Amino acid sequence: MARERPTLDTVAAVAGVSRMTVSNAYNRPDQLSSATRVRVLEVASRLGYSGPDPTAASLRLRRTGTVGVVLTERLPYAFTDPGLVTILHGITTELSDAGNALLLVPAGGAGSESLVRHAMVDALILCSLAADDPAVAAAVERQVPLVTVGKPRLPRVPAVGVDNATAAASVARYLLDLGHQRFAVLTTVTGKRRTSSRTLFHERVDGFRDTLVEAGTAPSDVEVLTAADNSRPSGRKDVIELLSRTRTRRPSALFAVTDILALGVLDAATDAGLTVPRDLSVAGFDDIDAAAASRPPLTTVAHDLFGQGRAAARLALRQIAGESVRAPRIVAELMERASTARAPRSSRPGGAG
Amino acid sequence: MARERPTLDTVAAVAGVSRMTVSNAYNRPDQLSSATRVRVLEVASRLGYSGPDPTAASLRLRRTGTVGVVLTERLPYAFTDPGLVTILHGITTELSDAGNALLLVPAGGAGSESLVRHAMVDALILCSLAADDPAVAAAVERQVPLVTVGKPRLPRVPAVGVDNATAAASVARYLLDLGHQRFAVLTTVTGKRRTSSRTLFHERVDGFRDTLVEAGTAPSDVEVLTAADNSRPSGRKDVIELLSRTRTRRPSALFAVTDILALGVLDAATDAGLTVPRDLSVAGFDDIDAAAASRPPLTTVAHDLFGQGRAAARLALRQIAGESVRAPRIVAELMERASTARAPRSSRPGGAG
DNA sequence: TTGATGGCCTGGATCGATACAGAAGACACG
DNA sequence: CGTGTCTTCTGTATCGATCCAGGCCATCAA
Repeated sequence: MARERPTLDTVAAVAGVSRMTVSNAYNRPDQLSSATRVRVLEVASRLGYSGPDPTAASLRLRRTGTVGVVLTERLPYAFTDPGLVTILHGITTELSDAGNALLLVPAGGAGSESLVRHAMVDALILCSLAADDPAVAAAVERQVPLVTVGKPRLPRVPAVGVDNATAAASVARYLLDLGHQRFAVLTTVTGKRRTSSRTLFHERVDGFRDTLVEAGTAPSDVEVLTAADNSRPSGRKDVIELLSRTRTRRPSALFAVTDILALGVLDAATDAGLTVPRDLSVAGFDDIDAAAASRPPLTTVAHDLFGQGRAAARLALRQIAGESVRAPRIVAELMERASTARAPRSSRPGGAG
Repeated sequence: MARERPTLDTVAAVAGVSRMTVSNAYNRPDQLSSATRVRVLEVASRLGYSGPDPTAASLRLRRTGTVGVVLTERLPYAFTDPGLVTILHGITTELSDAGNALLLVPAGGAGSESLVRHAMVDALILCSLAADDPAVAAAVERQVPLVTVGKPRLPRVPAVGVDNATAAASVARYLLDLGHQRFAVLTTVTGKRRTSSRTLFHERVDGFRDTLVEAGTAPSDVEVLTAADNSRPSGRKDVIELLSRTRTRRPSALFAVTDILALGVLDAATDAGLTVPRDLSVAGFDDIDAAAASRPPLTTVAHDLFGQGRAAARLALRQIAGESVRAPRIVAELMERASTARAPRSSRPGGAG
């Protein structure tokens, strides 16, 4: 004799009070006598009533207490990127402090668009999405408060992120100052489906290359390599050929668009019997935790991913609260570590330093 | 002249059809003529209607398409633990394939209990929670399908996880076989609030120690160290004293209850000028990515965290679908790498191997 | 005794959608 | 021409809560 799920009404009827009184017993203890409250809760537990239904409450209240995060590509890949994990960490910290929960919404998958449309959220944070990702359009149509992190830039939507081109340019200038003359850039394809849209990786590559070329480097002295994906093994595999060349035929400095790739390069250098930075200077981007711990510690661009996550979440919460917001400036800083050094003399004209 | 938010009704009235037809235009295109559908959608977009409200739909349908994950302590810490991130990765992969979203629910914080109670989810996955965490009670009371990962074990709730004691015992036997006689175990406090409850870390420590003692090791030859938290710097800091002793006065093998801590020990060994494994054998637990990449590569216990995440999610989805489930057996496997070696002869009686 | 105050509780309206049964019209068939 | 089937669309009931205006009763000052 399985009775059906109890509701506020069921409990109210049995306890001999109104539905509203039961609701108050849970949500506003000060609105009823404690005697009544105790009795109501006792009846509720006897009936197996587990408290007001969150979905129904949300419908009535018109808020969910949840912020959605839409992530690049299929959601699973998010967790293989320590940079994204750090951003999530920041978002979570801020939301958690405000008593909000975090809904992870996959983008780029089969029903990604529909998931964005059906997500029960008060706001959406778009993380590193291609401008033409259908999930972006779906998010905009939802008419909920939006924030973007990294990409894309949307009109009237606050964006959190560094100026990738400028930051990459600073890496280029730094390597030039160290006397390097031949360079490689290691990037990665940015998604299986569309490569047309310009991503932050493109900005990094271009910012780096343009600066070098403007400073007089021959375009042919800036080799661009593309790894299969943004992972350490891919980074390792993709530079094997480069590192197997004789010293005079290979670049003396390499810039990888992510630390993950840069770490793969360090692995490859070890494999090839090269010493970093003596034989090759390596610089990365993001300053993930592993960058400072690698051997040698990785020179990279730090841009406070955690802080960007926090900022994005704060912008979302402010918009939910109806406040007007303005995106904060995020500062990128070159972290000079031991994976970069002056270029070997032989490759510099003039010899004397 | 801001007209209020349009609803199905608004659109229906303007388009001259019934509310249900508008709903069908979005959710069941085969239920109406395409001419009507086009007209309805056109009116909707003109009115700025952004599609059916997900919360209202969920209430009516009685399902949210969302699975909640309740994490140890304050949610933010979850992202500092690569093991947990890997589990999340697995959960996400499975959910994403099934078109479900993932709601992260913080436990252990101020309103954690209330967040669990208010989460709009079809099922909850409890990850490594203390049995007496109020979030656990709240989850049980919710009467939604539950799955636990690691801890706690609850009656009638499928649990995914390894047998920590047995796995730790295998580490102990392995080190005994290598001829070690003096040991250290590095563990960590498991939460700021309650230390009374028995966690998986306790199981690992006890499984390790009990095996050694049963094999004839004197209890005084198994030192237990407790790090401030589960982080690499803490692991490093906490063994400084140990490693600064003379060879005859320090253990020759150390077992850390997590890889993170073990990596910290490797750092400390480097600081102290010791060579691993010549001067000290180090073993960890979890087999996180960084374990294979460390110098030297870390001997550890692999237990397919990704797979456990997937399994947990699958169990949740099956329960939502009304199927009966049984928890799978998870196999833990000792990964022998280069951070462990035979004990130095001087510390073994009898000399000959 | 009267009117004001405040604590406790009630009932109807509402949030925005979907399910389901069935009506209306078009068309084919015997 | 009646009947049956198919497609397309409608209307009512329902999901489970919360808001809001107001009712009842006891206490208290005048």
